[in-house]
Amino acid sequence: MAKDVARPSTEVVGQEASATQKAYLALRRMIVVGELQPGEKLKIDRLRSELNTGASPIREALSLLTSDLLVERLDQRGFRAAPTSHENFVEILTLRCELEEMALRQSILNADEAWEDALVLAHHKMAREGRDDPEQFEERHKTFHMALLSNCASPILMKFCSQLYDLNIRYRYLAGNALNYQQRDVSTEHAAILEAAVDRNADLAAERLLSHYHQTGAFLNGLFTMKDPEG
Amino acid sequence: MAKDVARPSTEVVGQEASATQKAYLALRRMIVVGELQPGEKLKIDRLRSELNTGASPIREALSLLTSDLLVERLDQRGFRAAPTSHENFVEILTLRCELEEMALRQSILNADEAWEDALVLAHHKMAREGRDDPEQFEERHKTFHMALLSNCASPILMKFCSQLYDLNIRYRYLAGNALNYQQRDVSTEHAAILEAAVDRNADLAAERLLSHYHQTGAFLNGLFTMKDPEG
DNA sequence: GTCTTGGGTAATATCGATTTTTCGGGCAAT
DNA sequence: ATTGCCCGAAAAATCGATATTACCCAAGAC
Repeated sequence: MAKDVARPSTEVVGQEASATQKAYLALRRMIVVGELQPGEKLKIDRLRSELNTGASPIREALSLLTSDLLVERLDQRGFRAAPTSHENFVEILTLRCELEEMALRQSILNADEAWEDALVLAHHKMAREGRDDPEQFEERHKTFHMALLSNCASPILMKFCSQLYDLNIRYRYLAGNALNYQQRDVSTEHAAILEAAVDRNADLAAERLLSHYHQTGAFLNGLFTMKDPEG
Repeated sequence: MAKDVARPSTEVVGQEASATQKAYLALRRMIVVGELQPGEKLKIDRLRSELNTGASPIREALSLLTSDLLVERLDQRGFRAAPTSHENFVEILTLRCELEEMALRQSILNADEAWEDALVLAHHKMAREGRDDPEQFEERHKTFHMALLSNCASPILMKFCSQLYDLNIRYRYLAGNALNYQQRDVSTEHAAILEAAVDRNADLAAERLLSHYHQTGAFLNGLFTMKDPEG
């Protein structure tokens, strides 16, 4: 599924994924990391030449990103990167907490060995391979958090959580990137969440997960309001 | 100015909608009411001639419907209407209850006169104009339910609820259409929900809303398992 | 008789070009 | 001097066509 992450390079290998898929992944990455800034007009022609592809794949990729709330469609006037705002940030954080708590509790309720194993594995990979490459860490980090929820037996809820995760990560990049984020001792928090989850203690796991998000949220919130571009 | 974002929706269909917009609305309706059956292959050419438009608008509309979970994209084999299943139905019902309760409580917490007025109006329109035209009733019914949630100050949550609403309505059409549904005395239930909402009694309103959904759900569930097409 | 292989058919993904719409500057009228 | 209108340029939406890909059926081999 997430085997070959699209690189920003101009290299085009047409045999693996469809042009639309490649454009989708590339554009999503560019928006999430801030290469395409909030509110920026997304001109088809420019993106077309930048990604070395046709107009149709770009259009289709932008349509798909619309549903991820990363791109907005202006009727008859093309597309633009979704704008950001303080309210939007708070909304995402709040929703994320509520939906993930729901999913986590359900996951733990359905707990079985396979899930437990996958969880431990995801945590291990994040802790180990993440030290060197920050980009790898981001990937593993999302995998770990999704693994926590993956046993909730609700694909739709998972989709919502995944979307909100990406939206949130975008704010993290925008606030100033993941460097200062990693200064906080998130490893300890992750380990604590994992522990509670494998112990099948739903209350404790939920409490720790929410605390994790609230701390990250408060941290970013501070940065955001400090350099609020809206005034 | 910066607010006129045109996302395809059930709302106002401008006289000069784009071909994509028209195709999106038409296809969505066809899937929701079952003209296009679950799992059915959606051939571009056929739809193109059926809707009198080009291939590009169809493709783009199908892409948008993918994010509404009404259409699935098969890797390089085109599109098909999302399949249905008992699990999927239960999942939608469960999620809907949880998210709508969340939104309703927040809505009531933020209650003000404007919201109250809009709510009463929506209920009145549903009760009055809905008697004659079943299709009108569906429209008003959704408007009323969304009005209940609309004050939650969370556009994303609203979007989720709206999506789940459409997915649920699809099952209602598939189970055999809205006729037998209206036999139950839903008017009374709606009135009761409205009453609790305008009284700003969150607990009571939530209880009544969920009861409303659970009854409808159980009703459809019975029909569904009885004539389960999957066997 | 069943499995494999090869060709034919149909549908999709993509591209290039055309048409329609929008945006911005400049000119005229008040 | 300001406001409203018009025209040129640019961008987006759509259309028609092509090449690639997957699917299906038949023929031959084991």
